[in-house]
Amino acid sequence: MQEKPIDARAEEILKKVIVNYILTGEPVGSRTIAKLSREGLSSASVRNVMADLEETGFLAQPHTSAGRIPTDKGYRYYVDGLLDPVRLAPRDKAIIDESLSRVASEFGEAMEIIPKILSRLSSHVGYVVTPPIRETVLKHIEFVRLQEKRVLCVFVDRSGVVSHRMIEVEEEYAQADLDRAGRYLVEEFAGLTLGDIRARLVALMAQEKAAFDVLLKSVVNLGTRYLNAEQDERRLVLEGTTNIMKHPEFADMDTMRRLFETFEEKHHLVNLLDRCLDAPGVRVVIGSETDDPALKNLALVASPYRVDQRSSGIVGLLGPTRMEYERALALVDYISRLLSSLLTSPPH
Amino acid sequence: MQEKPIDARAEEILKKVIVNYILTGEPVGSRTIAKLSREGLSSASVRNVMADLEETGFLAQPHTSAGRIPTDKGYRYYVDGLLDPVRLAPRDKAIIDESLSRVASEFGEAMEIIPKILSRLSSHVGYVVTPPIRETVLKHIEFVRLQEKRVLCVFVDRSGVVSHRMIEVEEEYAQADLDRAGRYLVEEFAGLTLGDIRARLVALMAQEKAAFDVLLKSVVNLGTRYLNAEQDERRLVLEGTTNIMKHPEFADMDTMRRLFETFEEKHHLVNLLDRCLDAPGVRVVIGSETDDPALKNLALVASPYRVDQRSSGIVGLLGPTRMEYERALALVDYISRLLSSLLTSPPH
DNA sequence: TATTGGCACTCGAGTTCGATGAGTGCTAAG
DNA sequence: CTTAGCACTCATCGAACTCGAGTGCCAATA
Repeated sequence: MQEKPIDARAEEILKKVIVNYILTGEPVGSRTIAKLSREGLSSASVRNVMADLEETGFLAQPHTSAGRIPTDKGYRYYVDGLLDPVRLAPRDKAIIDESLSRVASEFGEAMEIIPKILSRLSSHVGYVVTPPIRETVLKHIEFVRLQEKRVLCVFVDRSGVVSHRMIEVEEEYAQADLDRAGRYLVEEFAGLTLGDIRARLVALMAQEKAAFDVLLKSVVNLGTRYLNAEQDERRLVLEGTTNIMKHPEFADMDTMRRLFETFEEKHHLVNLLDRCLDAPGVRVVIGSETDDPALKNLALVASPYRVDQRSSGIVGLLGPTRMEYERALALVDYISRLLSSLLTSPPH
Repeated sequence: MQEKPIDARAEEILKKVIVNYILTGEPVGSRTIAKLSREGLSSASVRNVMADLEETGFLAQPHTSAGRIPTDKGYRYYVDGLLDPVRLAPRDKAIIDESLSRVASEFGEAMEIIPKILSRLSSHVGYVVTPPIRETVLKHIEFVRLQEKRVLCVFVDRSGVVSHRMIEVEEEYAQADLDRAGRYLVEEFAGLTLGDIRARLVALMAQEKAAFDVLLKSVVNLGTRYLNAEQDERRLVLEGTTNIMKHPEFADMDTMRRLFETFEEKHHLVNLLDRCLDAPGVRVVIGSETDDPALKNLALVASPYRVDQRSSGIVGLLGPTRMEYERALALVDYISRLLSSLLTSPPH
């Protein structure tokens, strides 16, 4: 239905316009392109093509007598087919390697430092989404009696990440019982993911034996209570949000405010990323393709990363649609691969 | 040296100017004040007084033919003596009581929710600084062996706050030894603050006995290692930062960026607050009185709060100098008292 | 048929100019 | 000491104008 839109020449011109616009931030006119064109096209010819590109929705004019700027559709076409793949500068690679090697064995620190690196090297917003709780691997678990019916459960992941949750129980436990329950869980289940453990506990609960063994009963009780809560919980770490303010296209304070408000709604952003990123590999999402108006004029570059073969977290960048995609893609790609390999053949 | 600055009339006029400016955001002229003055002063007289106030530095003119606006010195004088103390609206009080009672027993949650309440009720930025680690009271401690020479130490506070730290040890410990060390520490020291515990461990270390008892030795070793690190660490929780963007006086994106950058430098802000708040009671700090240029046109309203009689954390607001100080003070005062009483006769 | 030179046209950005009006400082009279 | 009066200042606003980059269209050309 959409008329066959683009021949080779149009494509080249579209690309030139976009590259130029990304570079300068100014609308680009036909003369500029004509001069750049190596096959010596006249500006009039370029104008004709540009008019077509405007009609098909790849370019737009801010006003009648200005040059053209890319539309979001134009950016989409560009990132989908017109990019010159670029390799990461050795300098950047060195910085990344160096920073990551220093915290390699500490998952928690890696999650702190990665968005920082991304933000620094790109001058945009860097982010990481941690894997869901479900996939963390039990190293140690501990129940602490705080009040009569309130028990604090502390969980330690294989890589040293600590999480905890208050659970309300209906019968009172002595601390000694809680200790025993914790020890039992560690002995029985250390090395399994929380998802697996949950499944086993459910199975145990079904067994008759559980009805009689007091220890087992409390183990099952406490364990399922801990595990029933948000198994999908994931943390989003954002860094370098203030970089956005450097770009003149976001000078409007009201838009900016709304943007920063969505930055604070982390779970919303996580869902968004999740929805956009089912397949492996780096992807670009143009802000207008989401349903969140606050992301107008913004683009996401994101890639899932793997922990133990399983795809589980996301790492990426957020910047204005007018960003150097090649560089951003190279950066995110490299980091996600590095992260996956760090987490998959772990030194733990 | 500074000429006796202000008689009763000047004071009244200063106050009227400030109140009016806070209300409208517009420079206020002599006519406006003359009309408000109940003793029927003419605008010319008011002008004379205003000229004096400008000379003494309490007021300023944005340009020759505009009204006057308060200087920071003017605000200082105002908050120090001219405020009509105002009591918190019962509505607000109800909201606070309700929100806090729902999380009363959970210190961690209280620290999350308090800046939110402050921010919501004031439309400014709300914050809390948590008490330093040193003052938390031991409930439970646990060492988990992660790698040969890396031990994770998990600490649970009396009120259920969990903190943890990786420690590097030079000899290898078996998990069983670590368990014993943890149990020993809990039995011996539960109920004491970390500061006290540290002192006791130092004392133990000095005793000969420690040299021979293997358990004691590792306890002392691990315990001091954990405790030696940042005893003064405190967390700053900020909420509602985007509210700042609503005020027209911060329309400049560059200033805003710098401000948000200082928001991210939390430890810097903590130090700042600390320096300004030695005495108990609510205090107002005008931004220009600090040495941080990013706080220009901003004011802090802050109060320390007490945990177990000891003054230890800070709670407050951050907003434009042009804020309703009476309301802000009432709000912060009430919350800090409430918080102190919640934390001082604890239900734990 | 595709390309191109030429030309009229559009429109934003920047500048100047004058009117408006709020608000001042000063002075002289009460 | 107060105040009426008056000249003065200056930001803001809008109208009128210029400038120039860039366009769309058309007729001539290869």
